[in-house]
Amino acid sequence: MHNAPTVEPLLTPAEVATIFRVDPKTVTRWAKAGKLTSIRTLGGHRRYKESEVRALLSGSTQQKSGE
Amino acid sequence: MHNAPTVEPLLTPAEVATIFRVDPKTVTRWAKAGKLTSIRTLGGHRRYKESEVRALLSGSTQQKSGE
DNA sequence: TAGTAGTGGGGTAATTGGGGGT
DNA sequence: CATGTCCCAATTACCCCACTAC
Repeated sequence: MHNAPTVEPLLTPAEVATIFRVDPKTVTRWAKAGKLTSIRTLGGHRRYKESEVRALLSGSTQQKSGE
Repeated sequence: MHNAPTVEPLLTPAEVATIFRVDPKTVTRWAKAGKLTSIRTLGGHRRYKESEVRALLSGSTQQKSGE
Protein backbone atom coordinates (compact mmCIF):
# COMPACT_ATOMS: atom_id res chain seq x y z
CA MET A 1 0.00 0.00 0.00
CA HIS A 2 1.21 3.45 -0.73
CA ASN A 3 2.09 5.94 1.87
CA ALA A 4 -0.48 8.67 1.46
CA PRO A 5 0.55 12.11 2.69
CA THR A 6 -1.46 13.95 5.28
CA VAL A 7 -4.51 15.38 3.59
CA GLU A 8 -7.33 17.56 4.82
CA PRO A 9 -10.75 16.24 3.93
CA LEU A 10 -12.25 18.64 1.42
CA LEU A 11 -15.84 19.37 0.48
CA THR A 12 -17.29 20.47 -2.83
CA PRO A 13 -19.38 23.66 -3.06
CA ALA A 14 -22.50 21.54 -3.45
CA GLU A 15 -21.65 19.66 -0.27
CA VAL A 16 -21.21 22.81 1.78
CA ALA A 17 -24.33 24.31 0.24
CA THR A 18 -26.34 21.25 1.24
CA ILE A 19 -24.99 21.37 4.77
CA PHE A 20 -25.90 25.02 5.26
CA ARG A 21 -29.10 24.76 3.25
CA VAL A 22 -28.07 27.59 0.96
CA ASP A 23 -27.31 28.03 -2.72
CA PRO A 24 -23.85 26.99 -3.94
CA LYS A 25 -23.44 30.57 -5.16
CA THR A 26 -23.79 31.75 -1.60
CA VAL A 27 -20.96 29.49 -0.51
CA THR A 28 -18.87 31.02 -3.26
CA ARG A 29 -19.64 34.48 -1.91
CA TRP A 30 -18.56 33.37 1.55
CA ALA A 31 -15.27 32.24 0.09
CA LYS A 32 -14.83 35.52 -1.77
CA ALA A 33 -15.58 37.40 1.43
CA GLY A 34 -12.91 35.43 3.24
CA LYS A 35 -15.40 33.84 5.60
CA LEU A 36 -14.43 30.41 4.33
CA THR A 37 -11.01 29.03 3.49
CA SER A 38 -11.15 28.04 -0.13
CA ILE A 39 -8.71 25.72 -1.85
CA ARG A 40 -8.81 25.95 -5.62
CA THR A 41 -8.41 23.06 -7.99
CA LEU A 42 -6.11 23.50 -10.96
CA GLY A 43 -9.22 24.30 -12.97
CA GLY A 44 -10.33 27.09 -10.68
CA HIS A 45 -13.06 25.28 -8.79
CA ARG A 46 -13.16 25.71 -5.03
CA ARG A 47 -12.87 23.05 -2.35
CA TYR A 48 -13.57 23.72 1.31
CA LYS A 49 -12.09 22.21 4.43
CA GLU A 50 -14.51 19.87 6.07
CA SER A 51 -12.97 20.62 9.45
CA GLU A 52 -13.63 24.32 9.05
CA VAL A 53 -17.19 23.77 7.92
CA ARG A 54 -17.92 21.56 10.90
CA ALA A 55 -16.26 24.09 13.18
CA LEU A 56 -18.55 26.80 11.84
CA LEU A 57 -21.54 24.60 12.33
CA SER A 58 -20.98 24.14 16.03
CA GLY A 59 -18.56 26.76 17.14
CA SER A 60 -19.71 30.07 15.78
CA THR A 61 -23.04 30.86 17.29
CA GLN A 62 -24.55 29.27 20.31
CA GLN A 63 -27.25 26.87 19.48
CA LYS A 64 -30.30 26.90 21.69
CA SER A 65 -32.78 24.15 22.17
CA GLY A 66 -35.49 26.10 20.46
CA GLU A 67 -33.75 28.16 17.83
CA MET B 1 14.30 -2.56 2.07
CA HIS B 2 15.87 -2.36 -1.32
CA ASN B 3 18.55 0.04 -2.29
CA ALA B 4 16.81 3.28 -3.12
CA PRO B 5 18.73 6.38 -4.13
CA THR B 6 17.40 9.85 -3.55
CA VAL B 7 14.18 10.02 -5.55
CA GLU B 8 11.12 12.23 -5.63
CA PRO B 9 8.18 10.63 -3.86
CA LEU B 10 5.56 9.90 -6.50
CA LEU B 11 1.80 9.78 -6.15
CA THR B 12 -0.72 7.78 -8.13
CA PRO B 13 -3.63 9.50 -9.91
CA ALA B 14 -5.96 8.23 -7.20
CA GLU B 15 -3.77 9.78 -4.51
CA VAL B 16 -3.72 13.18 -6.18
CA ALA B 17 -7.44 12.94 -6.85
CA THR B 18 -8.12 12.28 -3.18
CA ILE B 19 -5.99 15.22 -2.10
CA PHE B 20 -7.80 17.68 -4.39
CA ARG B 21 -11.17 16.03 -3.87
CA VAL B 22 -11.60 15.46 -7.61
CA ASP B 23 -11.98 12.53 -9.96
CA PRO B 24 -8.83 10.67 -11.05
CA LYS B 25 -9.80 11.52 -14.62
CA THR B 26 -9.57 15.18 -13.72
CA VAL B 27 -6.00 14.72 -12.58
CA THR B 28 -5.29 13.15 -15.95
CA ARG B 29 -6.70 16.22 -17.66
CA TRP B 30 -4.42 18.44 -15.57
CA ALA B 31 -1.49 16.39 -16.74
CA LYS B 32 -2.63 16.60 -20.35
CA ALA B 33 -3.01 20.35 -19.99
CA GLY B 34 0.50 20.63 -18.64
CA LYS B 35 -0.67 21.91 -15.26
CA LEU B 36 0.96 18.93 -13.55
CA THR B 37 4.31 17.32 -14.19
CA SER B 38 3.50 13.76 -15.15
CA ILE B 39 6.00 10.96 -15.06
CA ARG B 40 4.96 7.96 -17.13
CA THR B 41 5.54 4.39 -16.15
CA LEU B 42 6.79 1.93 -18.75
CA GLY B 43 3.16 0.94 -19.30
CA GLY B 44 1.94 4.44 -19.94
CA HIS B 45 0.41 5.19 -16.56
CA ARG B 46 1.12 8.54 -14.92
CA ARG B 47 2.79 9.30 -11.61
CA TYR B 48 2.96 12.74 -10.03
CA LYS B 49 5.51 14.41 -7.80
CA GLU B 50 4.26 14.70 -4.27
CA SER B 51 6.32 17.86 -3.77
CA GLU B 52 4.64 19.53 -6.72
CA VAL B 53 1.18 18.48 -5.62
CA ARG B 54 1.69 19.87 -2.14
CA ALA B 55 3.12 23.04 -3.61
CA LEU B 56 -0.01 23.50 -5.70
CA LEU B 57 -2.19 22.82 -2.68
CA SER B 58 -0.58 25.45 -0.52
CA GLY B 59 -0.40 27.79 -3.43
CA SER B 60 2.65 29.89 -4.22
CA THR B 61 0.83 32.93 -2.98
CA GLN B 62 -0.91 32.96 0.33
CA GLN B 63 -4.58 33.64 -0.06
CA LYS B 64 -5.83 36.78 1.59
CA SER B 65 -9.17 37.65 3.02
CA GLY B 66 -11.34 38.62 0.15
CA GLU B 67 -9.71 36.72 -2.72
C1' DT C 1 0.13 -17.65 -14.44
C1' DA C 2 -3.95 -15.86 -12.73
C1' DG C 3 -6.88 -12.41 -10.39
C1' DT C 4 -8.25 -7.83 -8.68
C1' DA C 5 -7.80 -2.99 -8.61
C1' DG C 6 -6.31 1.08 -10.91
C1' DT C 7 -5.51 3.69 -15.20
C1' DG C 8 -5.94 5.49 -20.00
C1' DG C 9 -8.88 7.06 -23.78
C1' DG C 10 -13.25 8.90 -25.59
C1' DG C 11 -17.79 10.90 -25.08
C1' DT C 12 -21.71 13.10 -22.60
C1' DA C 13 -24.33 15.19 -18.56
C1' DA C 14 -23.88 17.88 -14.32
C1' DT C 15 -21.49 21.27 -11.56
C1' DT C 16 -18.89 25.54 -11.02
C1' DG C 17 -17.11 30.23 -11.93
C1' DG C 18 -18.03 34.96 -13.12
C1' DG C 19 -20.94 38.96 -14.02
C1' DG C 20 -25.27 41.18 -13.58
C1' DG C 21 -29.82 42.10 -11.73
C1' DT C 22 -33.90 41.28 -8.07
C1' DC D 1 -25.63 44.02 2.91
C1' DA D 2 -26.86 39.21 2.06
C1' DT D 3 -29.20 35.74 -0.82
C1' DG D 4 -31.34 33.61 -5.03
C1' DT D 5 -31.75 33.52 -9.99
C1' DC D 6 -30.48 34.01 -15.17
C1' DC D 7 -26.96 34.16 -18.60
C1' DC D 8 -22.71 31.74 -20.84
C1' DA D 9 -18.11 29.45 -20.83
C1' DA D 10 -15.10 26.40 -18.57
C1' DT D 11 -14.26 22.62 -15.58
C1' DT D 12 -15.51 18.45 -13.59
C1' DA D 13 -18.01 13.82 -12.95
C1' DC D 14 -19.69 9.46 -14.66
C1' DC D 15 -20.47 6.04 -18.59
C1' DC D 16 -18.26 2.57 -21.65
C1' DC D 17 -14.04 -0.88 -22.67
C1' DA D 18 -8.91 -2.38 -23.05
C1' DC D 19 -4.57 -2.41 -20.85
C1' DT D 20 -1.33 -1.85 -16.93
C1' DA D 21 0.18 -2.47 -11.91
C1' DC D 22 0.79 -5.43 -8.21
